[in-house]
Amino acid sequence: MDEKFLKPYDSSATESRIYAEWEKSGLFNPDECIRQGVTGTDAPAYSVVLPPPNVTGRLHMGHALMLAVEDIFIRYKRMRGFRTLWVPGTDHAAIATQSVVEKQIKKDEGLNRHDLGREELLKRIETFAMESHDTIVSQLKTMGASLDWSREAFTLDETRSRAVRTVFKQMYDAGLIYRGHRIVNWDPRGQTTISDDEIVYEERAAKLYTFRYSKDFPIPVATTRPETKVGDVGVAVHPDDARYKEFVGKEYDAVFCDVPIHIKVVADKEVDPAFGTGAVGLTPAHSQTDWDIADRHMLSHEVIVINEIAKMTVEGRLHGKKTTEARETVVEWLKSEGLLEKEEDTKQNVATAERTGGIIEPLPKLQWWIEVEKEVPGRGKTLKELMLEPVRSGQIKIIPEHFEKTYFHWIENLRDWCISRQIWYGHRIPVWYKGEEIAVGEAPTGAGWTQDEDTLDTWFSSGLWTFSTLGWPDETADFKTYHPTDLLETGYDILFFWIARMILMTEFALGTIPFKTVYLHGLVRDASGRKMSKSLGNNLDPLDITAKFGADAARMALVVGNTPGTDMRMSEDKIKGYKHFANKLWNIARFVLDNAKDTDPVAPLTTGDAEILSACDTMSADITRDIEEFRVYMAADKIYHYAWHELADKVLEESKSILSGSDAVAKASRQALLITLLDRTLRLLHPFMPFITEEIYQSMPTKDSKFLMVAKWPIKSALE
RNA sequence: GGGCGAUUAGCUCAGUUGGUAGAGCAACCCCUUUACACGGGGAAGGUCACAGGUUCGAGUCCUGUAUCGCCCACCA
Repeated sequence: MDEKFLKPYDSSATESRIYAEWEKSGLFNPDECIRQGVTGTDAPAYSVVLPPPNVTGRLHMGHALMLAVEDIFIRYKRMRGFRTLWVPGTDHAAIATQSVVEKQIKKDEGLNRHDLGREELLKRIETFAMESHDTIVSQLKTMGASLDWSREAFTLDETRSRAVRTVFKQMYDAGLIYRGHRIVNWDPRGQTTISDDEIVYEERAAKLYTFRYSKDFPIPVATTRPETKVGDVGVAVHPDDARYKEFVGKEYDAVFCDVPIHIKVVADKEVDPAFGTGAVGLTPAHSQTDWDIADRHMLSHEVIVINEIAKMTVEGRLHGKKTTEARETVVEWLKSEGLLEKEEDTKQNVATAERTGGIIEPLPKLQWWIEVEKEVPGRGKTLKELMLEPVRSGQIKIIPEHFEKTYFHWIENLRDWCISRQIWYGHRIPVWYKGEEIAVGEAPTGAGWTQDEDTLDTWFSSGLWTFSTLGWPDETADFKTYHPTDLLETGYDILFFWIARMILMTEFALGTIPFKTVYLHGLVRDASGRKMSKSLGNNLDPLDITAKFGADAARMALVVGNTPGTDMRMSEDKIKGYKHFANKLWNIARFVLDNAKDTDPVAPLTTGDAEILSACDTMSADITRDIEEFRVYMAADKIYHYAWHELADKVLEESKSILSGSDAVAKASRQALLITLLDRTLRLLHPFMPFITEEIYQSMPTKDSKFLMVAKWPIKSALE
């Protein structure tokens, strides 16, 4: 018997060695599996693309969970004989990455992006991204992820850039991408627009001021942002509001805090007569709602009073002031003029930028948009409908199912998607201008063309991920074999950001679905249920965890009992429990190999032993069904339970007397049974705990392939 | 304001199409029995949030209530 079994299981010595051996074998690559004869040439394909981690730093426990779940399905399908491909990659994550690097430069050198210039900043970001990439790749390997590294992709590399330009041009030509002057979410801190989904609302205490524009203005108005009132062009009241009926349609001039304004009173049913005074001051340039109301009543959008650095642009005492200071100035002025009627405490949801924390300043700007409610040429449907349909029809299945409702709800409320960003890191908008001329897609030849300064929202390129990773727009063999992909596994928090956009982009560009099943995992929280975050310092680093307990233990702890779509709590204690299990398995192997290694593994079984084997068959079928039906959280628990409480506690224990007894037939039977059960257990457990099972398998007399990784799944039925 | 989810043993959670409640951890008792103390054996612990209903039978299905959590919208 191997000497290695004489010591307790040492994960740290084993795992890195095993991964290197797997990698060296080339068997993560399905082409190599076919070449080496472990997969049939006509085997059906099974493909998953890795949700590309952002190159902003390192992986967290959520990533570890994602890797565990995906690797389970991949390893299972590989053992079932599928032509199995799992494509790795990373995401340039435009805003997120640029803002991390900008912060660092600001801190270290006191410089901002304009001090460095576009070229230098990009160079710095690329260096950072490269380092971050290398860290991430080593973390992916540490977790045991059986990714085909020969196909690694990056959302900003040349192949993916070509896919981006191609889709952009197709959408532009189809009339679905347009350039429009509209209210955008401007982030003054990040100096860019962001999409609606990148906003987080924070509740803050605020004051609600009730005032009049001038002494002879007939209607009092309530606002939380008095400084914007110098940009007002109207006052809206509800059409049925008897108090103000007589003023509707009238126009007034005033000088408000040194700024001449012109106000028209309009009636609009959006206005809630019960809130404040029942009258809303309209600032179309600095509020989405006001812009929409102004639209309906032909009021000007042109009065802009705040600029991109959140300072006042008007003349007079407010000139050049920050909005927060301007607010105080206006309130003082209102008081001194006797125009302030009331000041109340209230609560306000302040829109902030997810990445930078900057307070969003709605501004009208010229931006690129994807129109979601316009018919897609040749399809007879809008992009919205194309996003809804495959989920409605069941072509795409979302697990857990209740997220389908959330998905529908989100899409029904979807507005046009702003895809341009005023940052430098990312895919430059593939549009060139020369006077009145415009070129889209590829750079035009000839002099005098200048490219659009903006870059694309990072989700534009991630939206293409399932097919851009397979070499599209070229008609590659990979694309033909592996698309649509089978499974997309990710956190429910990016259902809208990413899943929805992949469906949109794939339906548009290919007229098909990107994946058949969406498996959504929940958040990994700390032991007391808090979100893990840097600022709380309660992060569990997957590298620390694997070093301490082993990747196998970490994977089990993340998977067992963790139902899809539900947040889980993670503690070192739970992981420790599965480290103990790894050691238990190790000792089971020691006992079995010690007592049965050189015996006949196919010796005839006694009736009792045959029954034990048959119970194992039943369990195998049960676990297989669980995996097929995406209940990996149960499958993992069942194989754990089987190994410990059936195989070890019952079969092994009762074997002791049989093995030391005098009945040679019973002994031979029992030895064969032990070897067989251990062999079955290793195979069933391999997708969950790949390292230790592989290590034990290498010492098994039943070993029938170079690696357990490509050994056969232990059930009788053929490929479905 | 709209939507979704949760409520099961001290804690964390499972419970697949309805068939007399399960695991891990913690706590209690015993055991250093040569696979394993990263272990073994044993005992204890729950009117499955509450109220109705359907059913021969409900943790599971339906209706309502309460509490907690999340998502979306964003009222000036």
